Amino acid sequence: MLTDRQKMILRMVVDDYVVSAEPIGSRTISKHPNLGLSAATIRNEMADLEEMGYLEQPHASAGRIPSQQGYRYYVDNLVNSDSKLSVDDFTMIKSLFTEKIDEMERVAQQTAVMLSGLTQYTGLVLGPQVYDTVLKNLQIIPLNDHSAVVIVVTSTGQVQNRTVTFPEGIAMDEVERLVGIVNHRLQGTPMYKMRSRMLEEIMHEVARSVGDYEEAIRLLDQIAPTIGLENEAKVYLGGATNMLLQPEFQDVQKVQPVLSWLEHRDRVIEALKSDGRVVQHPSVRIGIENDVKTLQDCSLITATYHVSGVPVGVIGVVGPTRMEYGRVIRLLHHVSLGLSELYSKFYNGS
Amino acid sequence: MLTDRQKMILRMVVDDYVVSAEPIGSRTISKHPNLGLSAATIRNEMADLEEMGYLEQPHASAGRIPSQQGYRYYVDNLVNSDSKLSVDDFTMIKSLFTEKIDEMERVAQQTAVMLSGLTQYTGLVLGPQVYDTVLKNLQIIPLNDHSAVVIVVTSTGQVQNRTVTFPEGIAMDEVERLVGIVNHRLQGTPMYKMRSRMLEEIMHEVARSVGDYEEAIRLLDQIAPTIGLENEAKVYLGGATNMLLQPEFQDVQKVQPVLSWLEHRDRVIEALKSDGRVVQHPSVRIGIENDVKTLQDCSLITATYHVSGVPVGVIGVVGPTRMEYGRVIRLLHHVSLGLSELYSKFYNGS
DNA sequence: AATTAGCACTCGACGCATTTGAGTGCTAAC
DNA sequence: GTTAGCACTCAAATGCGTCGAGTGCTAATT
Repeated sequence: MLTDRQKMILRMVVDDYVVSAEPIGSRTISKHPNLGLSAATIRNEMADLEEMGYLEQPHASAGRIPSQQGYRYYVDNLVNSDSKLSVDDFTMIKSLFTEKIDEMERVAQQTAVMLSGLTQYTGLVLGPQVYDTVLKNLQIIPLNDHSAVVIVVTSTGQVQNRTVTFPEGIAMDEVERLVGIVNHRLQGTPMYKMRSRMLEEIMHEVARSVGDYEEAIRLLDQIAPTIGLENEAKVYLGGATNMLLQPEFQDVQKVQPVLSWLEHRDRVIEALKSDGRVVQHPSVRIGIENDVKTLQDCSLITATYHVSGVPVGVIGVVGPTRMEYGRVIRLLHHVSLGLSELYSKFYNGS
Repeated sequence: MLTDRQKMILRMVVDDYVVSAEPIGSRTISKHPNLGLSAATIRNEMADLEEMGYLEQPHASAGRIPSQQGYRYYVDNLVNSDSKLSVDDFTMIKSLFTEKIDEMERVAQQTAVMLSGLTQYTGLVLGPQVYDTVLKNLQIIPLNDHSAVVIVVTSTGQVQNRTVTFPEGIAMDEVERLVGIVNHRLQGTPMYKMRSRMLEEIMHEVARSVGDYEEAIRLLDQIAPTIGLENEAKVYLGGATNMLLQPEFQDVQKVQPVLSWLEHRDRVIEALKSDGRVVQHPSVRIGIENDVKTLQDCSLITATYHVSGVPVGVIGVVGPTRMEYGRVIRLLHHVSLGLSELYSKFYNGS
């Protein structure tokens, strides 16, 4: 357990270090106005904090920097996450959400960009991915004799499409009849059940019209991914190159793996998805707390947003472990609320 | 005009420098087997080449590196662009185009990744954007009382969608009737004419059903962008972080602007679109030849691909001016042919 | 006239020693 | 418990000599 004075010193070290990116010496702390202590006293306290693992020294005669454990303590005990946003931050966020954007995809992209702009770190937005969506409409629009576009509309207004080529010897009007059947019988079916429902309910119809089970299955297999749970959430990045502005990433060898990691959307998605496991909200993963080895010098802060109380997506910020935790946490909190509201309004009909 | 010997020396300097990234000395060149000249002779020739502006010296007692003018001469006169691809390159390209990919969007992305993988530079793919597409089908799927999804399918199988909110007091069945009219009267209309055709042919119908011109226009305005030429081409990047592997970009201050430029899709699109102005094919823009100041230490090589002889998109590679021009040009040439074939097959019905 | 050997010269890169100064730990006094 | 004082440490900056790749020029060679 830390004394109040130690907490205060730790907080000061973190706060100072976050802006300066240079080791903090005892003199710097002692000069702080609301702390009437000499450098020597601070030195003693700092030595204790180091012994306990909250601070560390880059080398023997340097100032102290927070250890990852130090950041963790700071985040858990010294950040008051429900304090107010700065006025600038607030108006900035507000302006995004009041601006009328009718393409929902752009909202996500814009949010990522805004997060990066506000923080000078990299902004991430995952989703939205609504799990309990049901089939609203299936369309198959023939393009020519061999191919057609399959379009699936869900109850949430998500549209997915894919171009398929038909098996030989299937007549267009048969396909149309089939689409009619699907729409008739499966409208309202939850998307995650589609595959099996299609198989059991439709299969014999397909077989009858195509006259060949194997061909029917091939056709179904082509349509299925469009329909099925392949509505993998997309991830949107903003300000990936902000990483290059951070002092700790001035070495190309250091940034390269991080930027390269960000380039592979699937890995980013995975990292964001694992947000659910964490208790706090927003969730903060500092350095090695990330499963991803590449991010051991980074922190990833994430928050989920919801539609009607159900989590549908994640927003987040990646930056160096030396991060403005307090501010970023508050930002993510408010942005996630804004996004939740926006999407809820949208999905439930404005 | 350069003598044959000078050409040969220039070629050697470029070829060597491209792989080593270190200034090339006279001794290095004189050691070349099929050139029986002493270092001293080479020195004289190099001094001449420098005087003419094809070579330059980083500092007085260093070897020579090609100037941008040198690269230009190399590209214009010393590259035989129709020589063969290496076997590895060929099989690599082949494998992408034989692999069956039914999502057309993924083809573009995969191509960008492949280009970056083959070259260690950054791969770019723009498009495809087919201008003479005609309307195949318009669908409006209602989601709830106030909003619906507008879906437009073009003859090329491109699908665009957008969520719209309806003006107050418009009945769903009226909308449906309207969609019927659009499909009936405007199917086959070129997309770029849609806006005006809709206005002139449909307007009175809309007005009749909605009973109010102003509301009708608002509705139309919401639908129009989905339908109209807003099918702006998308750009796909691959291997942006490859820039960080290049020796000339080991300095973060140097790469940052370039990567940042790549992050803004609109600027990249613009740069790729201006490909059309250039005569050669593939087009090569070296350093300051780029309109974009940010790219003054980079070269951008682009090639167009076609559907039925009409250019529909651009592929390209960005890297440092020290680039394997010959190989990249050949690669782009072949990849653009492959893409053209693939898309032509697709759009014209396989 | 073209080529080449020879040589003095240039200049960045590298290694090494020196200096500097911010910051520490410890001890003794308050 | 706090603080002043002081010796100590160590990275970073600075200066200096060496090294060597590479040049330009001149004179000899073909």
